Amino acid sequence: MTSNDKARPKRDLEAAKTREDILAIATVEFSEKGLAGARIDDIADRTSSSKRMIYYYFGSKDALYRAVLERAYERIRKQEKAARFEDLEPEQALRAIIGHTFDYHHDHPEFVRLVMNENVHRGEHIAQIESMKQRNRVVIEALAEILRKGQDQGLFRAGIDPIDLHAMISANSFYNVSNRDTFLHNFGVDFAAPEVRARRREHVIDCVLTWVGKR
Amino acid sequence: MTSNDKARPKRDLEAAKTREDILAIATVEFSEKGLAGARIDDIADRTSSSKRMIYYYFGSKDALYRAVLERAYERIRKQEKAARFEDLEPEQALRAIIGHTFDYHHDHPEFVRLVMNENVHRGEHIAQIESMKQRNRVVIEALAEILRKGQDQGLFRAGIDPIDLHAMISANSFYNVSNRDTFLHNFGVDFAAPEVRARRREHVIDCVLTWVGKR
Amino acid sequence: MTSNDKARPKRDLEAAKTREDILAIATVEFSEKGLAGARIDDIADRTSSSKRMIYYYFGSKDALYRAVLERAYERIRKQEKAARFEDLEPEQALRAIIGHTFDYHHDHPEFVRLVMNENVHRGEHIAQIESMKQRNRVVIEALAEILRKGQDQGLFRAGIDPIDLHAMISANSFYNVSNRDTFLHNFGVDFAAPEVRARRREHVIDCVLTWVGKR
Amino acid sequence: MTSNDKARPKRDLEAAKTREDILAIATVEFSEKGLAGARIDDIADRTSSSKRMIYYYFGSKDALYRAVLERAYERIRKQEKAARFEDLEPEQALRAIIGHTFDYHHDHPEFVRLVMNENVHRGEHIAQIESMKQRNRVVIEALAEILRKGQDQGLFRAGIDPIDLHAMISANSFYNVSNRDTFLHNFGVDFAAPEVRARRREHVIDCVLTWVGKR
DNA sequence: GATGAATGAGTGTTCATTCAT
DNA sequence: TATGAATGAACACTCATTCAT
Repeated sequence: MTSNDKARPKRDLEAAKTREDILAIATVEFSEKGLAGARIDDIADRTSSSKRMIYYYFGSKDALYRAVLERAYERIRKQEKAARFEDLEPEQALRAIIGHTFDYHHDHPEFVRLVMNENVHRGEHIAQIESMKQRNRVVIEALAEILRKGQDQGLFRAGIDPIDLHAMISANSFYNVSNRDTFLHNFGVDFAAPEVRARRREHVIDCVLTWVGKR
Repeated sequence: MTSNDKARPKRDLEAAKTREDILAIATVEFSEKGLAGARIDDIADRTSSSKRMIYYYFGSKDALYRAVLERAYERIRKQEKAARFEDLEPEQALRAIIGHTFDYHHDHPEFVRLVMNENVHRGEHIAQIESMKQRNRVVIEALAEILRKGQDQGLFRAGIDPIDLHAMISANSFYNVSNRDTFLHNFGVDFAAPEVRARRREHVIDCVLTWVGKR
Repeated sequence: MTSNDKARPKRDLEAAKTREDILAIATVEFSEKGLAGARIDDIADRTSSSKRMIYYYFGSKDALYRAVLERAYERIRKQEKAARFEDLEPEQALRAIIGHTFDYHHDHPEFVRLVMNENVHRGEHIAQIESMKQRNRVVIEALAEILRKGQDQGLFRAGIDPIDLHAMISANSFYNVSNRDTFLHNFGVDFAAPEVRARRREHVIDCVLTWVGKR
Repeated sequence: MTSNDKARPKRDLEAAKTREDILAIATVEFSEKGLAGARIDDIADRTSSSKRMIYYYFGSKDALYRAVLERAYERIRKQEKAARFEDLEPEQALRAIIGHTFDYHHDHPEFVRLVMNENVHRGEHIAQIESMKQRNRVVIEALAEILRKGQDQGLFRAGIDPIDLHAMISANSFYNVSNRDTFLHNFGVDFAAPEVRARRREHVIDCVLTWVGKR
């Protein structure tokens, strides 16, 4: 009867926008400073809304952090879904997956940094996020499928565990972002520099493929 | 000559012990909680001396953290020096270096976690530590020497940059410790479990050697 | 229009009261103990609000001190404005100004003490307060006007700089408050005692007027 | 018999030198920063001896401050004694005393600043110094003698209290040093600038003499 | 749904002073 | 006499969180 009836959906939309705004800014803060180093006040200041809203929507600093973490993982899953590796030939598929993983890490340092921070905190917050499990299964199953095909075609050697393969790919993708600053300082090489990045990308694809291949 | 001359060293020794005690405990705290998350009070409480002594010896939280970081890098250098890889044949030497690097990371998670934290802080503290430069040069030179020998003997392929090789080894050693908790949660595999660790160790050595080898 | 519109001013008023309460108490503390000697905790305890609020409104000890200093100068300016010396005949005006200055210092020892402290700190905080400049100009212009009139009427001698005159008046007003304690101890005379104060007041007016007068 | 017998006086001398060294540096610190603002560590660092020696010789920060204060007053007394104003004719004597007082303050800002600080602390430390009383009596008696002579000669008017006269002289000498920084900031005039200082000196002598004189 | 004011427990740091040698 | 190490109480300042409106 009142104007509220029409306003409600608009309000919900605004609410979603407010939430998203907070999440985006909090992602930057948490990935830059870590959970302990980030400041609720700073997040609120950068937000178009207020500190009170953060508590209204998320309840606490830790809960906000968890929401940020969950959103970051959701995004990576979306991207993985979009790329249809299964349709490719085994070697091309594997090559594509490695390249994609490598690139995703490079393009989303905030994700890498959130995961780093999560490990600093012994994974206590990731453990509270349910949505993760399915995503992980999907990733491993895709690798398993490719490995099976490749082995059937006599391209890959037998006995490779898909989780081991994922570890291999992930390790070599993660490090370039996670250890960028110390590596730069220690060896004067910047993983983010285009030519370094391109070379490292090749090396990683090359290395993993060789390892998977028949000898 | 006077009694002071004998007494002094004893004092110095105790002082050094106090310093070392603080450093050891601070190492645990900082590697567990990060720079922002660690509490000077907590460190002081676990110490046999007091909070005041921390400031007496180190001046500030940041300076203490830097001392901890420096000490951690010093330790890794000492271990590297102790193992004489240069005397081995190229392939054995490389195999040994990879294995040693892999093991060192596993056995010194506090080192890995400190480096992680350092990257969270964009390497701003490591940049202030002078002693690091020489160590890094030594590491790279050792790899270069091995590569040269191996190439001369026709075992390794040409055109491998020692820094690239180090990145390869380091990435695969670091990840198992740095991402242990998230990997465990995501895939149910614990890199610290003896059998997982042993398998992963083999994979890494195998992978890097294959990559370096002639095809 | 909504209830908020009426409520807001009430909140603002309370906030202004909190601010003013803090300033009043801080004025006492700083003037009693100086900047270095004053304790934020002590100020907070005497306040009806808390230590946290001091930082909420003022940001730091130094900033609070500056706010106190500014308020003290603002008050003296208001009083000077209230008294309309310009309407009096030159001699009466000068007599009134000297008397007023003398009295103001006596009645506001906290102002004198703040200025003392500011000189201990080489005027570094007063230098940061903009509002002071105008006030000082007004004071000097008033004296200049009186001097001009007095000289025109053949009452005052020529060649008197208004700033010099102000120094003369100020010095003789300031000392009785600033050096009250040491003078009392050294000579057993208390400038704050009514009869001493009255005699000193006469002396100062007499001295300055004689000095300004034609000989 | 031992070398101690000869060494003792040498030691005492060194001890006196150490004491004096500490006092000189503490004078600077206390007059620059005030009692609360001065740091024992800073004094010790600037000293050629150590912090322990400060406590050995003076016992506490407050006691050191008192020693500094006492030494400062002792010095002014010595200077006053050296100048023999009594031998001059009344007007010349008074003129000399005013000039000397004015100059002494200018040349010994550390003395002025210590007295300022003492007033900040309500004169609680000066009250504990015995040696002061005699000095003050001497000052007042000298003025009384000059006033008497001048009145006898019909130069000065009757009924002037020597303590009032001292207040007049002191106020006008003290202010130029004590309020130098705020006056400079407020009016852009630096009392320490040679020409300003010279003019102010004349004004003060002139003003006091006029006030004392017969009308 | 939204805002500025308010809070208590903590957080890094400093101080004058004393102890062991 | 002399020195570096040690101390506890205090100190300025910050943080996540909640309340009144």
